[in-house]
Amino acid sequence: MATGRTHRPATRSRGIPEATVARLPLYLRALTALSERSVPTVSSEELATAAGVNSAKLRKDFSYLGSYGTRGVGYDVEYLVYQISRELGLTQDWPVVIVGIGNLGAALANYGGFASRGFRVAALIDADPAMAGKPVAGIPVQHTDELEKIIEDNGVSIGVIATPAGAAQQVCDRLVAAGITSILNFAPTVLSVPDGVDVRKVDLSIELQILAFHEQRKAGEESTGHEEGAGAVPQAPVAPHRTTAGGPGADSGRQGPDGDVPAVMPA
Amino acid sequence: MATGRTHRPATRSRGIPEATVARLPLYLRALTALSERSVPTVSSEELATAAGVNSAKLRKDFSYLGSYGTRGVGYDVEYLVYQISRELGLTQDWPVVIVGIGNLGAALANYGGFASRGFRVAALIDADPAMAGKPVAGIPVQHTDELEKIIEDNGVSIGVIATPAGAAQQVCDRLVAAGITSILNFAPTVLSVPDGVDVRKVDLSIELQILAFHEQRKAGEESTGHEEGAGAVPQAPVAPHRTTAGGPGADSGRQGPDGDVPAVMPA
DNA sequence: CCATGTGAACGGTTTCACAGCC
DNA sequence: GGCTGTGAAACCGTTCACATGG
Repeated sequence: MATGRTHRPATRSRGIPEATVARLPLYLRALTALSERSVPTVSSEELATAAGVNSAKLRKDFSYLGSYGTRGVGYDVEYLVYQISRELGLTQDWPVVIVGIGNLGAALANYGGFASRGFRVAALIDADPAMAGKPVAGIPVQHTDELEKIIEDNGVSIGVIATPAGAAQQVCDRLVAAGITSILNFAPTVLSVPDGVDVRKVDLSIELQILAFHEQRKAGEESTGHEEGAGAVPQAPVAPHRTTAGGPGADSGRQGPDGDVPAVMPA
Repeated sequence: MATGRTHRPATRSRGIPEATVARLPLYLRALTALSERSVPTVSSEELATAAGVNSAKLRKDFSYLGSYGTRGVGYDVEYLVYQISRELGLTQDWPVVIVGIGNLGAALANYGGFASRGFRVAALIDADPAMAGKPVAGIPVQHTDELEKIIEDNGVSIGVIATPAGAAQQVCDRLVAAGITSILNFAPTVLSVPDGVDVRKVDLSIELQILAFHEQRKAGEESTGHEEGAGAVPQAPVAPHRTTAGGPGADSGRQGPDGDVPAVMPA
C-alpha cells in the first residue's frame, strides 16, 4: 500500500536547505540595496541586520553556497549578488502568466518587482470575454481560450493564479496540462497537482488569522487591559530588528487544561 | 549586544506550537467547506486530505487543542469549526485598517476573505489627498492625517501596510504609536518595531524567486536523466495533493523581512 | 586581530507506530 | 474493526562557540 511514501524530501538534490533557499531572496534584496549605494563589502553582521536575520544564520546559509567571503573582511557585495542570483536562477528570464485579472491580478500585473528580478509578465489571462483586449499594466488581457497556446508559444513554466477559489483548480489543471511546472496560488484553495509540479500559496486571510491568534493572546495576557498599547515605544533608530518578540511566548494563562467552553453543537 | 530579549518562559502546558497555529486557518477553511455541505463528521484522513496535509500531522495539531474527536468515528465538523475559531480568536470582531490604497490596497479592500473570517475593514488610509473621500470597496478613503484618530476611535489593533517601500517604516511607526500591535506588511522592507508588536510579511517576489530556484533545478536535472520523472504523473484524478513542496511551512510570513510587493501608489 | 566558516549542541517539527477508546 | 490521541524516534533548522585563515 504505497503509503504515498514516494515523496522525496523536496530538498532532494543534496544541496541547499529549503529554509536557506527561502532566505536567499531576502539577502539578495539587501545586497542589491547596498550595491546601489556602491558599498563594496559587508560583514555578515551588517548584512544580517539589513536582511532582518541574525549573523550566525546568514553565515550558515552562505556556507551552503560556498566560501564566498573573506575572513577578517566580509563579503564582496557585487560578487554575492551575482552568486545568489545565479543560485536562484535569476540570471535567466522567466516568462510568467497571470490568470485572473481582477483587483489582485491587476495589482500583480502592475507590480514592478517582477521585472526587476528576472520575471517577465508574458501574458494576462481572464475568463471574462469583456476583459479581452483591454490593456492592464500595458498588456492586453487575453481570453482563457488562448491559455494553452500562450503557454506553449512563450515557453512559460511559471503561472500565477489570481482567480476566485472556485475556478482555481480548473485553471491549475489547464496550466499543468499545458506544461506549467511552477504555480503561485493566490486563491484560497488547496490545489491538487501531479508530482513534479511546485505550488506555493499566498493566502491573505491566513496571515491575518495568525495575527489574530497572537493578538488575542496579548489581550488575554494584559490582565483586563483596557487602553492597551497606549505607550508604544516610538522607535526612531533601526533598533535590533527583533520584529516579533521571540515568537509567541506561550504564556500558560489562557484556557483551562481540559475541555471547557460552551459546547456549541451542530443544530 | 542588547540581549535584552523579552524571552518568555517558553512553551508551557497550553502553548500551541507556531507551526500548528499556522495550519489552523487551513483546517478551518476545509471544515467550513464541509460545514456548508452539511457534512456532520470527518476523519483525520479526510480532513487532512482536504487541507493538504497528512493525517498524522493533523491529529498531532488537534491534540494541542484538546481531545475534540471521537475514537473510531472522527471529528464533529461544527464543533471543530467552533473550537478552532475560538482558538484563533475569530469569534470576536477584528477591526483592521489598510494603509496605502494603490492597486494592492484596493484589492485587499475588496477581498471577501476578510469579512468572512471575523475581520472588518474599519478604514482605508492613503497619503494622496486626491484619494480622500473616494470610495473603494464601498469605503471612503481617508487621509493619512486621520490615522491616529481612526485607530483610537475604532479600537483597531491590526494594521495592513500596502504602501510603497519608502513609506512603510514611517507608516509603521505611526501605526505602532497609535496603538497597533499587529501588522501585516506588504511593502518590501524590513520593519523595525518595538517588542510586543507582531509583524508578518507577505512577499510576492520572494515566492516567485523560490519557485524559480526549483524550476531551474528541474530543468538542469532533466538533462542528466529522466529517472526523476520531472514530468507530470499521468494522473487525471485528484492525485495526492502535496500542495506546497517546501512551501511556506510554519512561517511563511513571520517577521521575515524582505519582500517586493506591488506597492502601487501615487508615485 | 578580525570576521568567516563549521562541527556540535540544541530545540522545534514531523513522522512513526501503537495504545486507548468507541 | 476503525480512528483518535500520543509517546518516541527521526528529521530539520537554529544557535553556539571556536578553529581557521586572510
